[in-house]
Amino acid sequence: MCPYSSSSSREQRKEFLGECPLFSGLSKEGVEKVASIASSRRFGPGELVFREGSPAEGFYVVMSGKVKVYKLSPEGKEQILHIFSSCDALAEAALCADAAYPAYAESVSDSELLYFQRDDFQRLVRRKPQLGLNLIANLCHLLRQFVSMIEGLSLREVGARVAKYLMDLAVRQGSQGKDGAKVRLDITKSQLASNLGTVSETLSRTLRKLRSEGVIEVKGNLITILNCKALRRISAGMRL
Amino acid sequence: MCPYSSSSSREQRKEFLGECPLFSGLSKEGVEKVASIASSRRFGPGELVFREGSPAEGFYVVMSGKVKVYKLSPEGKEQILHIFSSCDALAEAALCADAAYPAYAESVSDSELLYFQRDDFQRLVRRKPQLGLNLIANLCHLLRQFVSMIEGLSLREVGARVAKYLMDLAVRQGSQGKDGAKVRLDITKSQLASNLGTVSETLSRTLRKLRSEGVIEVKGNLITILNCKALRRISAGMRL
DNA sequence: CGCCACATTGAAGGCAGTCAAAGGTGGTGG
DNA sequence: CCACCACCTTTGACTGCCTTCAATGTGGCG
Repeated sequence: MCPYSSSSSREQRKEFLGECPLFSGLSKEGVEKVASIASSRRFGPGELVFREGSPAEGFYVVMSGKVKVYKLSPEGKEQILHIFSSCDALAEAALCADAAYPAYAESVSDSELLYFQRDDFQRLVRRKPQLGLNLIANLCHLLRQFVSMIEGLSLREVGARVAKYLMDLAVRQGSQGKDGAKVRLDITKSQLASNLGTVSETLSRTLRKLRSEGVIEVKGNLITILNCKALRRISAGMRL
Repeated sequence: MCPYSSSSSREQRKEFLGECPLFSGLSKEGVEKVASIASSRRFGPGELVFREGSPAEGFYVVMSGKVKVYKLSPEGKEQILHIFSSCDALAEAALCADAAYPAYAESVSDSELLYFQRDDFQRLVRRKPQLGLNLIANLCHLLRQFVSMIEGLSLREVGARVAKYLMDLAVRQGSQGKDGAKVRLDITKSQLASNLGTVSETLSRTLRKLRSEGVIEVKGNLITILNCKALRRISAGMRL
C-alpha cells in the first residue's frame, strides 16, 4: 500500500476486499467472485478519475490514497462533496439508470482504485444479496453525510461548520472529549475550506478567531482543542 | 386515494406496490411478500411522522399525500431536504446500522404511508435481491438530488436556484422547452423558499425581479415561463 | 537561493437575512 | 352574504456575514 508501488497483486486485492466493510459477511467464494469482476486503476496526484457529465458505467472502491469528488461553479469555485479514502466506495451514482457522473473526481495523492462495472456488479448482487445490503448501508451513510452538509451550508455559519468539522475529526482520530486533544488536518486548508463551502481566506480568519478565544491552538496542520465544551457550543450555533 | 378516505385495503396495497418503481421486476409472489411485511399508517396535515434523533427502525413508502423531510436550525429556521410524494421511499437512513433519523418528517397533507421494519425488509432482500437493486437505484437518485442541492446552496445565488427549480418543475410537469409553458407550484412559496435554502421574503423579491425582466409571469401559484432561454442562462449562473 | 503553492491579513462591497408592517386569500361561522 | 380570522405573501429599510481583490508571509524543494 505504500506510495509509488506498482499495482497490487491479485492476492493483495483479495486480502483487501476481505477487510473492507462493503464486502463483509461474504463467503470466501463470494470475495473471490468480487475480486474476479474488479479491475485495478492507479492515479497520480491531481489526476482526474472522471469528469462531470461523462458516462457512468461503474463505480470505484479506494484501495489506497485519497480521491476528492467536487462540483465547480461557472466562475470556477470548487465545492468538495466528499473526500474518499481507503475502503470507501465512490460514484455509486453509476448504479442508477441514467448514467452520467454528477460531479468531478480527482485523485489528491497516489491512489489505487478498484473499478466495478455496473452490469457485472448487479449480476453479482443477484447471486449475493448480502452485497446489496452492504452497499445500501454504505449509501445511507453517504446520504447522512450529505444531509449534514446541507444543514451546515443552509443553517450554520462558517464558525459552526469549522467547529463541527474539528469535533468530528477528533472523534475519527480517536481523541474526542478531552481538552488538549490534538487533531491533524489530513488535507490542505484550502481543500478544507472548499469542503466546508467557503474560501481559504474566511477559514483562516475563522481559525484565528477560535484561537483568539482560546478554544483551539493552531500550528500548521496540527490543531489542539483547548476547550471542548466551547467548541461544542459553537458547533451547535452559539455565536463566536 | 382521495383524501379523507379510510385506510387502504390489502388488495389496494398490493395493486399500489405493483405499480411502484421500487417494487418493479418482482414476481406476483414477491409483491405478495412485500405486502405481507408492510403496515399502513395515516397522517393528517401538519402531523409529525418522526422527529430528528428518534430511533430509526424502519422506512416508509408514500402511497398518497406529501411528506416533507427537513432540518431545523437552533434559531428555528427550517431547511426542507426533500418533499416526498406518491411512490417515493423516505427515511431509508433507517437501513443503516446506527439507527437514528437524521431529520424531521412531517405530513403536509392527508397521507397514507407504508411502513417497513428494517429487519423484515432486509430478510426479504436476501430472498429477493432485485428489491435490493431497486432500492440502490432509488438511493442513488436521492443522492443526486442532494448533490444538486449542495451545489445550489454553495455555488449558486438564489436567483439561479429559483430558475433551476422552475425549469425542473416544467420538465416534471411535461411542459419543458417552449416559451409560454405554464407550471403550477404544488407547494406554498414559503415551503419552496425553505426548500431552496432561503426565506419567503427573498423568494418573493427574486420572483418579482424575474417578472420585471420579462422572464416569467406570476399569478398566485401559477407561473408562466415567458423566456425559456433566459431562464436557462440565469439557472446556469448568469446574473439577474 | 529562489521558486511556487499554500496561507494569512487588510480593506471594501454585495447578497441575502432579519425585523416590521401592510396586503392578500381562503375558510369558517354568524 | 358578510365579517372575521388565520395563514401566506409582499414590500421596505437596515444590518451583517462572507466573498472578492490585493498584498504580504511562509514553508518545502529543486
